[in-house]
Amino acid sequence: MEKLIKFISRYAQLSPAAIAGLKCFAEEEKSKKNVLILNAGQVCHKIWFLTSGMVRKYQLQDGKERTCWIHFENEIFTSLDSYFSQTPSKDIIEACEESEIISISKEASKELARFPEFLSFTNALMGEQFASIDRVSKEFSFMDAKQRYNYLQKVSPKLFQKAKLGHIASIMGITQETLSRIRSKE
Amino acid sequence: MEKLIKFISRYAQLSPAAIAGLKCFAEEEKSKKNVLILNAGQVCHKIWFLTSGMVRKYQLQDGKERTCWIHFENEIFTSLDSYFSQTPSKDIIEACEESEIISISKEASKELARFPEFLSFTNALMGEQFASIDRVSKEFSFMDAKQRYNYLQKVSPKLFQKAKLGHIASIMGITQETLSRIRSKE
DNA sequence: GTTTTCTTTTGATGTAGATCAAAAAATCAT
DNA sequence: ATGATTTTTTGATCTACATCAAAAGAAAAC
Repeated sequence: MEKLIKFISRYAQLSPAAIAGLKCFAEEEKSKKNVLILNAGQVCHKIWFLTSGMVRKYQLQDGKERTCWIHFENEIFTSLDSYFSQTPSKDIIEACEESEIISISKEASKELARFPEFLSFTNALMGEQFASIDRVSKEFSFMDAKQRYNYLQKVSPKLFQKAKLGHIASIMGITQETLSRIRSKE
Repeated sequence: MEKLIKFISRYAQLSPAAIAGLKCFAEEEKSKKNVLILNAGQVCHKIWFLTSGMVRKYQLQDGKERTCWIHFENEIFTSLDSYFSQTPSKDIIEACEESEIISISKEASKELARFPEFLSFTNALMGEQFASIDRVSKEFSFMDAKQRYNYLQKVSPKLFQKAKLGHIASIMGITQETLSRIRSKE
C-alpha cells in the first residue's frame, strides 16, 4: 500500500483523510503465476496497481495471442476500453509470475472522488496516459521493426530482461522469428 | 454555440449558470481553407469543437505528411499529446475548407470546472475517448489494408465523400497507390 | 475553352516481414 | 543427470504493400 501512496503522491499531495480513505477502499490481492486477473468477456470494474511481479495484457485474435503490453512493479493497469465503456473486455490480463496487486473498483473510485486530491490525481493520471498513448502509438506506427526494437529497449528495458521473445515480438507487431533475426544481427 | 451545448448535453445536463459560463469562456472563430489552427512546435492550449467544416490533423515525418485523422462537424478535436503534456506539438491541425470552430482554452476549462456538470462532462468525454482510442487502435493493428478500408467506410462515411484519396490512405497507413488499387477491385 | 495544376490510376519492380518447417538451445520434471 | 517440454534460432519460400515512373482524369486559372 505504501508503494501506491508514493505513486499517487507524485501526482497530488494526499491528505491524511484521503490516505485513510484509500486504505479503506483499495484491496490488496496476490495472484499466482499464469492466473487470469481479467478474462475476455468480463466487464472490467477495476483499476489495478502492480506492487510487485509482472502482468501481461493480451487479446485472442483468430486463436492467436496478441500481447498488448507487459507491466512491471509500480505501474497502473486496466482494460481501458472495458473499464471506461463498461462493455465486455477483449483484453485478457494475466499474472506472468507471482504478483502482488492492489485493486480499486469503480465504486471505490467514486467514493474516493470526494477527496479533491484524489480527483486531481486521477485527472493528472488520465491526462498523462492520454498524452502517452497518443504519442507512442503515432511514433510506433512510423517505425520499422528495427526501430521499434531500439525504442522499446529504451522505454522498457525490463521487458527484455524478463519477458519471453514471443511476447515482445507481439508487442512490436511482428513475429517471433523476425525478432530473433533482428537480435542476431546486432 | 447551440451545437456545442447540444453536444455537451449528450454527456451531462447543463444548468443555466453553466451555459452562461460556457458562453462567456468559449470563443467562436472562423478559419479559412488551408489555414493552420495549430502548427508543429506550438504548445496546444485549447480544445476545439467543430461547428461546421472539415479539419485535418497530420504530422510531418521525413518531409512527408502523415494524416492522423480528419474531423467533421459536431466533433471535438485537439492535439492530445501536446494539450495534456503541454509540450510542443508534433501535430499540425488545418482547416481543409472554410470552417467554424469554438475554442475552449485550458484556463477556461479550469474556470468551467467550478460547475460540477462541466466536470462530469469532461470526465465522461475523456473516458469515452480513452475507450475509443484503445479499442480502435488495437482493432486497426490486426487488420490488413482491405479490412481497414471496410472499417473506415463504416465508422466515417463522410471521409470517403469529402477527403482526398491520399489523406484517407495515410490514415489507413498505406500509400495512395495501394488504396487506389483496393478501390478499383471492388 | 485552353492551359496549368492537382489528383487519381495503372504498370513494373523491389522489399520487409510473414509463414511453414525443422533444428538447436534452454528450462523443467522426475 | 536424463528425458520431456518449452522457447529460440535458422533456413527456404511467399506475399502484401512500397516505391518509382508515367499516363489519365479532374479541377482551377486565365
